[in-house]
Amino acid sequence: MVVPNQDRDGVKVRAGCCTPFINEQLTDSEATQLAETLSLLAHPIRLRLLAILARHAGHVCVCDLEAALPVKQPTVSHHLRLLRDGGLIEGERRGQWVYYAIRREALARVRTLIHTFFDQLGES
Amino acid sequence: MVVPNQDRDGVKVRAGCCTPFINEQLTDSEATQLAETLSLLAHPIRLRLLAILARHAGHVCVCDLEAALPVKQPTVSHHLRLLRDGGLIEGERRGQWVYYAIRREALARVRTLIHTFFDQLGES
DNA sequence: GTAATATATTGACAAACTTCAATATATCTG
DNA sequence: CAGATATATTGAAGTTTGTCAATATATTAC
Repeated sequence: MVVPNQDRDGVKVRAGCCTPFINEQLTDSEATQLAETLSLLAHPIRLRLLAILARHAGHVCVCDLEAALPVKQPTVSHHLRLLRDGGLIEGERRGQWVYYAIRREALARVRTLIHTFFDQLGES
Repeated sequence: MVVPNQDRDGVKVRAGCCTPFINEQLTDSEATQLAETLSLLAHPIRLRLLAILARHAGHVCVCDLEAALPVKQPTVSHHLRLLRDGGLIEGERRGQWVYYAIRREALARVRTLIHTFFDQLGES
């Protein structure tokens, strides 16, 4: 791969190290979108919220989530909001309580997105 | 699911909203480890680095990575270091240049980790 | 040795994230 | 209505992250 330096059109051309062209298969916007999705997942409290909501297929109230996690109520609400804004869960008020549930279609889309990324990595 | 308040052993028991017990299937340390792994992936530049390195199965020098990405050289080095510290890539100096390569076994482990998490979510 | 090139590290700065006390809002009960 | 409970929001403080100019280190060429 190492070749001597040379001029082209009177301009010194960097040479020696290199793969001449890098055609990316992952565009800027694709990378940004995937990174945002991964960032939404990349917090232990949010992962545990998803795990709890997925297990309790029905709906779980915030007070139970708070009881199951080592953070205070405003922090639970904060992470629930991020997950809701990201479309991964939905919340519904019933009387005093707000019940959250996982959105399995959205989760499936995320899974596919990540799966596809790894598949692209695989085909070297 | 809604039941009236009641005393148990003389202590007022919260009642009404709730799933009485939440047995988590995702422990604190599991969630933390998965979150750390996802955080390592959760940046567009790092995703693109992985994509480039995966495609160019051999080794790619930093100068090419820098040329392919919209950040300066120290920033590329910074992200390469994170990926290397996380075990996802490896670097090797050859003369002036340092060539990086993807570590496919490590990538496969990450993939399995994430896959397993989604599987656990699935079995409601 | 000096000069040039490639990469890594340092340090500074800004932006984003996390947490929580305090407070606001909504609902129920009486 | 007032009082109690559940959840959301605000605002402040600390922490982490991302970027890059400047600098350091390593290698090559002369």
